[in-house]
Amino acid sequence: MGCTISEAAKRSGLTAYTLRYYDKEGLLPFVDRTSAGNRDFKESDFEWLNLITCLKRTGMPVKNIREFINWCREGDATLQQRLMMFLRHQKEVQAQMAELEHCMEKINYKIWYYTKAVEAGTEAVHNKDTCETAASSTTKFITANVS
Amino acid sequence: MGCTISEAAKRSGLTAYTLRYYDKEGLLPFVDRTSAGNRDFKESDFEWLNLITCLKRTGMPVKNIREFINWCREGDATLQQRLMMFLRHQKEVQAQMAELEHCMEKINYKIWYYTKAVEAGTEAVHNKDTCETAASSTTKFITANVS
DNA sequence: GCTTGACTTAGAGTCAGCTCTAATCTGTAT
DNA sequence: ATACAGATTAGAGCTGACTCTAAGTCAAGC
Repeated sequence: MGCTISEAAKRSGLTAYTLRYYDKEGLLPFVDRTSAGNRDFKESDFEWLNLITCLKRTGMPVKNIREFINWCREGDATLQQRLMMFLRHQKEVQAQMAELEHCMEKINYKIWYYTKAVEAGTEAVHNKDTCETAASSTTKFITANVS
Repeated sequence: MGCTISEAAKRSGLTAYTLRYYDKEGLLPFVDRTSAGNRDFKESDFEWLNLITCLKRTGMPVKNIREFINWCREGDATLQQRLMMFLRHQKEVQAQMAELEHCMEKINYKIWYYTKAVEAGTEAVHNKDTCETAASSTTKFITANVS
């Protein structure tokens, strides 16, 4: 009816090793078994995997995801905890996004900086004086980003 | 003149252990030493640290950062490589940002979902039928995000 | 002169998250 | 019947990035 672990791996983009590891860690308690004892991934399992992958990629550790999965199985008594978990995680992801944007600015500056330097054939093009170091070009870069 | 490793740790937000580790890994070849052999962080070192931290936080592995630092010390012959490195990294960070935004949508949906469920006192508020599972609520969630 | 505190190094330990190995089992094709 | 492909498990191994320990050095204050 469902599919095997290697098919599930292909479809989810994870490896079969990783799926077994997640299962061992208690992240996939909903995955059924065939009479032979093989895992049998059904459609809804991929939706769980989707959510797990989303939480993982935003930096949630396996043990926190397990906690959430367990809450889901405990029913309505844990609704509040689950909501709070997502609110906490939302803040963390917002912070990550702000951090990425901040770093992106520096990267963009560096691209400008090195584009100019490559054009000129020398990093010295960025110096007021004739002889500054790479360190002081970084100074200017950071100063530029502050303003 | 400059400052000690523990002062540098405080100022950079890293630990002294981490600074020594970075140095051992070749990320801080520009940091001077006092006559006693102690590291002596000067102003420009913090700008390097700033850049290293930015690259680290956007997922660049230590060995790639070391490669970049080495290129910087080799002078103008490596300008092209440095530019290409930043262009590659820019793409990676853009992908990360897109990924974060995608995951954020799911998290936002979940917050809506659990807010409603907490209000109602039961997850069943999200079911058309009287008795669906948590898995099928995830189905609806993903479907909602596709549209 | 000696203690104290902060520094140094080499190298061991920790942790998360896989990744792989070895031994075994099972269903299908010849 | 037998081989084979692909599944299973327990548990070992790996990688990256720290994190800590142990043993030793050095400068300043009593």
